[in-house]
Amino acid sequence: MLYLKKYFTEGLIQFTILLSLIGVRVDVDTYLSNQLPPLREIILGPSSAYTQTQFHNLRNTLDGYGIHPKSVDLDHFFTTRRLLNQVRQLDRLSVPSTELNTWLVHRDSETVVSTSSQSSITLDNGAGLEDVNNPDATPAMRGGSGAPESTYNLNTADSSLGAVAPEGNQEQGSRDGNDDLTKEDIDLIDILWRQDIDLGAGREVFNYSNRQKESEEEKPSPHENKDRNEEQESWRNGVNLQGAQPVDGETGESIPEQLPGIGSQTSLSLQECLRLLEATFPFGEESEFPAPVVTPEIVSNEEAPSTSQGLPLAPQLPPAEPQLDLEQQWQDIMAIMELQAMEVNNTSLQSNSSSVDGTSGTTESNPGGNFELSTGSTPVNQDVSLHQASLPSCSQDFPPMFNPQLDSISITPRTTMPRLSSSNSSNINSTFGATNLTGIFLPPHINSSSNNITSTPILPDPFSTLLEESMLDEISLLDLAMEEGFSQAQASQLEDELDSDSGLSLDSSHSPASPSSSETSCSSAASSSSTSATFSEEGAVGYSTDSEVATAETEEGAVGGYQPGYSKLCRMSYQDPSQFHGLPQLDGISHNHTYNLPLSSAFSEHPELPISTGKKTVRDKQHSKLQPHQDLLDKHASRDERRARAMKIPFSNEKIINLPVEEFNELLAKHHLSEAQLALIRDIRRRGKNKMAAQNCRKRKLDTIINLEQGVQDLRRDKARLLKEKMEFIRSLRQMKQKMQSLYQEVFTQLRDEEGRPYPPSEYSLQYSADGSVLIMPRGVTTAEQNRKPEKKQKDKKK
DNA sequence: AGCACTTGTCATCTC
DNA sequence: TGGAGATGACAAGTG
Repeated sequence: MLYLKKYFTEGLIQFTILLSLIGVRVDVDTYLSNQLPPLREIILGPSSAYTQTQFHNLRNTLDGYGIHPKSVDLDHFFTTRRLLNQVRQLDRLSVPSTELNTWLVHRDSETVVSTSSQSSITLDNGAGLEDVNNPDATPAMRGGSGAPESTYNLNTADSSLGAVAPEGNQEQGSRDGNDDLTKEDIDLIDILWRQDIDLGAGREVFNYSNRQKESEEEKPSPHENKDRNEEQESWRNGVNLQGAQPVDGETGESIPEQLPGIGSQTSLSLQECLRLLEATFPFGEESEFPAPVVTPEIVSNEEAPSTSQGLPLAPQLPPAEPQLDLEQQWQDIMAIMELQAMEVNNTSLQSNSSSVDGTSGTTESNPGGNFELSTGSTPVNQDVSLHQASLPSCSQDFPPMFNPQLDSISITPRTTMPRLSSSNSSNINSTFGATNLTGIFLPPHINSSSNNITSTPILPDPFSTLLEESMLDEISLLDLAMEEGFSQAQASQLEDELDSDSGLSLDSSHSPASPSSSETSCSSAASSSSTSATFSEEGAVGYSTDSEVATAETEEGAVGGYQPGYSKLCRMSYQDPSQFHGLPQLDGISHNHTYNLPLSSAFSEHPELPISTGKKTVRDKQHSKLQPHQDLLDKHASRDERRARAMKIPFSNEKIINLPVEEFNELLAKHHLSEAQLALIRDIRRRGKNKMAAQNCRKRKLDTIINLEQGVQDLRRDKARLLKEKMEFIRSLRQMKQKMQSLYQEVFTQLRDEEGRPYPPSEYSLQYSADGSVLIMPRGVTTAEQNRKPEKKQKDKKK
């Protein structure tokens, strides 16, 4: 089922992409949203899948037993589940995976184009990707707000910026919407915005004048490309990490910039944001398909209106490079599908590594084509945006969004950078490095705390805090386990299990004896037939005549005798089920009064076994104690047997001991016995009964101990299982947080103001409201303000 | 010979 | 009250 689901989902997405490439608009979203519940379920999973219960069930299944913890299929199972979860995660963010995928397609096409026409750009992008790992870049990323400023400065001052993808956005935007504006107009708008800001409204318009200037200057030329590359380099170095805030010409204050379309307080879903971005982006001929639908044509768009909010991808597309070769794309898709198929068997890590993020893994696996998301190596692919990376992934691909690093606790800051650089090769990278997801997960105030972040890989404090908590929880759990009786080995085993997902339950060492096994087997062997009835008969037979002493002894021995040599394994096994009904004390323990009853068959088989035929008085007993040598002579005869033999007791000790009182009395009445004989018989009976009682008692004790041990082990096992489940939950939560962060950054990266500039993460953050809408807000803006202005901003956006 | 363990036995208690 | 069972304690047997 999982396979089916996976392939269906991936296939659907890919099919959508194909259709879009052909020029057919396919809006999967609508299908997902309502019309086709089954389809939605297939892709997003049943509603119940959103609940933790699913996970529990899964765990139960794993633990239990649907899939063996060490099953080879386990990895695949988890991988599949992870991918599905990722898809669902997208849904939760209101960012349809399909849209993201579509963007990917654009990227690819762009990549292809870039290869041919604008090699310089691709190189830059590639460099950007490489920078991800560049230690030098890190400091820059972590740089304070200063970085953003530099970024903006570059944008404004350097006309070449237009060549860069983001620049392209600006360029397009300016042409579309701002071409008409004079500098005065823009200044006027700025002033108005400032006023708006003073009133508490977020500012959405920024330095139009500068932007316009840039847009005019921007023209994709090799030379410009060069400049862009240089700029990008500077970004990577952290110069551009944060967009500089526009400075108020009058006061000199920095003015918060906002996306024109997406006001700082605009309320809109991420999906809407993406749509707006795309919609506002006139893609020339392709503009016919403004929606998030797959729009391969975007590639052909050379110029985007200045108003565009930054479809990051579109701007990057080289104008001259119109459309990708459909055949080529088809091949790419096929290659991706192959990869997906392969990925089924891959570990999650592998799948993640295949992501576009700039890791080389995908490239290698996807020789197929330009489609490859990642690739820092090939110039063509270097420009791939996160979206692109994710596209293939719906199947395999979320991984791009959820980098390989997702699994690692530390994650991300780095991840962020690579994505940013790779995605837009533009300001985006620098701008969003340090976006924090906290807005989504955490209250606004938390977000405000992380304003300083630039493009650095550093996780938002709250987020990292949560992660740390998770780690601490795990550690504490292990400690707890150690404290509460887990041996070091067990703890390590637990840890290993957690790491490996093997789901092996801790099987504590087995209790010394498994009562059920040995006992039951023995007890079953010991049938009730061995009880008094049987041997009373034998006894009767054996002692039919007093004269046959020898025979009688043998018989008696066989009948009644306790057999010292009797296997200890089963010595406690003579349980007559009928005899133990219910001892209240312990369910598992029943009284077995036949504890020492020999099997009649056993006796017959071992006639040589000791018999107590001798008749002895109590005095004899005393005497026998004084003379152990005599006992040694009759090794196998018990003292009472010897005494009975010595006293010429006419019946077996077994009879004496095991006959019911009434029968015993009748037996005594039948025979004319001396007082000594009667006394001995009574002593024999007493001791025999006491002996069996003692044996039963000891058995019960042993059983009790065993049961207690078993209970302890069961409890420990349960505890270990629960701990393991908890750790799984923690891990899952951590992964979800990481994914969320990735999505947040991705979305934030996509956002552009009217001039196509990215929002500096240090100044803006996305707030996730209860109604599902996403607001981009200047940091520090109160929640109340958020609620006030979203609609307005949204309107602006949707223009 | 000493030790650990098992088994038998006694005394005592409870039912 | 006595029988039977349960159990602690002790001793003997055994390896």
